[in-house]
Amino acid sequence: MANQQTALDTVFHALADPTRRAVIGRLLQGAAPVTRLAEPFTMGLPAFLKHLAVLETSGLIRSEKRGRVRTCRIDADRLAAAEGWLAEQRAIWQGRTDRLAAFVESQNSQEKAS
Amino acid sequence: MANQQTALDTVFHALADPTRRAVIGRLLQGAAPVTRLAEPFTMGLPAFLKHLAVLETSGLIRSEKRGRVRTCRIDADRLAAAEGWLAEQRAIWQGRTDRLAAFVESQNSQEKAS
DNA sequence: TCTATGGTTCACCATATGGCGAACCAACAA
DNA sequence: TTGTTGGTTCGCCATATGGTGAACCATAGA
Repeated sequence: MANQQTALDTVFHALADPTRRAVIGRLLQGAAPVTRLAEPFTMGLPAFLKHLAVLETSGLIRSEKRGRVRTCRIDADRLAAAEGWLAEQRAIWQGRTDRLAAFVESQNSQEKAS
Repeated sequence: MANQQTALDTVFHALADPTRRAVIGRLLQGAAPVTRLAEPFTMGLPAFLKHLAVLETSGLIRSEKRGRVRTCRIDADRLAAAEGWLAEQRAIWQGRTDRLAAFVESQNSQEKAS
């Protein structure tokens, strides 16, 4: 629970970067080794590995090394967790504005009735 | 479009902090002035104002000054945008695993049939 | 007008982040 | 065994982030 918050910290931080979001997008099409993932980007390998590290410590991706090639894949649970938090917040907001809308409507009805 | 990406950057970055998420949670219950928002936290006003600035430049909240009190409120559009991106990604993932599940199932059927 | 309140700005600090190049290790291929 | 390829680690750098205290401004109230 208290840990959940730190998890959201790291997940949202991981998502707050276009490179890392692009990696996620790529991995949604299937697992891939590090150098293939790095191809589209101009930065050097060391910099790219840092991005992967951020993604992995956030739990958004996992990776496994076989021989000399490390293969990365998505772990969608954390993605769902982040989406869940947002959905929850929006639900509260939605409920509020729905009640507000209902209130405004009831006021309108009263006005018409008067 | 190209700007959309920067928007996601700032929104996710804004969400990657427990203080700022707490502020959002508070604001979901209704608009509030700065000092009231700052009450629950131990940090000084200047630090807290920086958090508000991050939230506001991300577009997650808006604020308006009347007299000497600045009132903050939620702007749910950006929240929805972030949720939308996540939902989109998860849909792709879901589609993939659904197809995978279908494939596994079809393999199972074949195995049973053999 | 004086004072307390709500907010703002400024200068400063420690740490985190995101990038680099260079050197290095390990495994597959010739 | 000797390259070559795929990753990794290291030291370094510039900038961003998140916090501080102190001074300051502006308005509401006595």
